[in-house]
Amino acid sequence: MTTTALKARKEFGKTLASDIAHRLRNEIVTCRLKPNESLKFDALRLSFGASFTTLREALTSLAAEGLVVTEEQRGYKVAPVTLEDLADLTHARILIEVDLLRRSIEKGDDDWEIRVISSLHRLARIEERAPEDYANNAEWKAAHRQFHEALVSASGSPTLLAMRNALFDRAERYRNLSAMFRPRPRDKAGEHRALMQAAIGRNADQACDLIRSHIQTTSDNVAKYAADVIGAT
Amino acid sequence: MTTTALKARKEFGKTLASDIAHRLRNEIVTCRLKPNESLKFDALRLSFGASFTTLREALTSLAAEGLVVTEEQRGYKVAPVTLEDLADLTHARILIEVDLLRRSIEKGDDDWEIRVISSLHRLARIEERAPEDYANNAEWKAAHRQFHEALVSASGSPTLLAMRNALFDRAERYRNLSAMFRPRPRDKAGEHRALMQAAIGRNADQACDLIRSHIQTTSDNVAKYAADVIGAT
DNA sequence: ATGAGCAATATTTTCGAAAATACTTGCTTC
DNA sequence: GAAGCAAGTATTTTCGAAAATATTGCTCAT
Repeated sequence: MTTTALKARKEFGKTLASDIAHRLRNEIVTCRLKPNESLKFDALRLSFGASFTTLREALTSLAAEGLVVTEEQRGYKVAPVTLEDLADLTHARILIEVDLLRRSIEKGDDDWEIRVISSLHRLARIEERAPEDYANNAEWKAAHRQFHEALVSASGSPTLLAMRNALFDRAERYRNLSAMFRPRPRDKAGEHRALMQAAIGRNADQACDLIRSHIQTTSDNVAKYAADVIGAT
Repeated sequence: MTTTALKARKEFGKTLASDIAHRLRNEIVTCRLKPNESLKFDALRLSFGASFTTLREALTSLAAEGLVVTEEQRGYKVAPVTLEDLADLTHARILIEVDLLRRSIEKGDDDWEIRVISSLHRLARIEERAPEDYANNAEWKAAHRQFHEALVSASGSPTLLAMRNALFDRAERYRNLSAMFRPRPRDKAGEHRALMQAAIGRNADQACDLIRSHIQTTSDNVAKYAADVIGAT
């Protein structure tokens, strides 16, 4: 990243602070900002071109999401990655995602079915086009996120959905971390298709089992391939 | 609240912003700041004696907890109360709290048992001393919170515990709201005792049933007594 | 050498002014 | 009289300087 100060301009959110939070979140999830790295205001001000207080506001939201931690009076740092945290996170994700999926399958209407089918279709197309390294592909990541989001989108639980989204980001950071050290990504296309079919077929128990093992297996793989770089404690 | 500007000084947290967040949270949960009330910076600055940016940081955390909502460029307001929100909240609380309780019962050690027993004891003492209106008593509320916190304190899931705490605050606001209109509080002493006994007796299924219906019944009562003041949409 | 105390430096935290944006009021036109 | 516009006011959002706090590096006594 260049060291010349930039004059930040909004691209995404309506306020600069939310925009910065969005960009910072991305830097952290993709591990361009490394776990445990300390987030000094002078440096951030240079990279993001915003003032102390605006950055502070952005960091406050990220701390609430769990991507950043703060020791009061001693600044902020990127949240550490540990096997304990990964296990904690995985447990929480399964609990919440299974509940959301079950209720989505119960309540989902035609539009929901269409969202599920079309987001899977898009995902499959991207995988066809770049069968080698799609897991490092930002487009694939966005489509992957959208497919999983579509599955739970009819649950009608804003509170749990917001929590799910924060957890998804935290998990994606671990996925990206393990992708750096993994010889070749597991093929998830079959799992995604089965998940879609169970959901659309309103086979709730089966779909919940699938999502549970989908999340758990991903987590296990991360633990396996990234164990070296992930702090044990 | 007096209209003379105060020079804020820290009482609680290490930074002023976290201190203000703490005080604001309390004002909102106790409904001294009413649902939907718009939170103007000039007014807040007067009451809390902090500057724009410090207040903004505090509001950002409260927004993440769901006690405050923001429409970008149009400021902050106290989160509305609705029957939908109450139902959403209750569902999320049951899902998370049941999971935490079950795992607490599985893992809890001697210290956990002591925390559960002693916090219930304190609660019972307070109820004895003020059998009439203990539900409006700040001391009782703190003890009540601590008892429920003790129950789940051995679960070892920081992520879900943090979520649980935020949900507890949101729920307490609804409880306080209904307490204003309710002739007489339901007697929860028996439920609390049964909960303690099931937990200490390591009877996980029974304890989970009890906590589930404890939360659900409380929510139903709130809906019943506060329906008038709670927006239907 | 080692650690305590203190000065110098680095960093975070807080402030109030200035810029940007939204809202209101009163006027004009149809 | 209603709709649209414009100027003025209210409010939020952003900034960089100043205050508070933490960290580092040095001196000196043991």
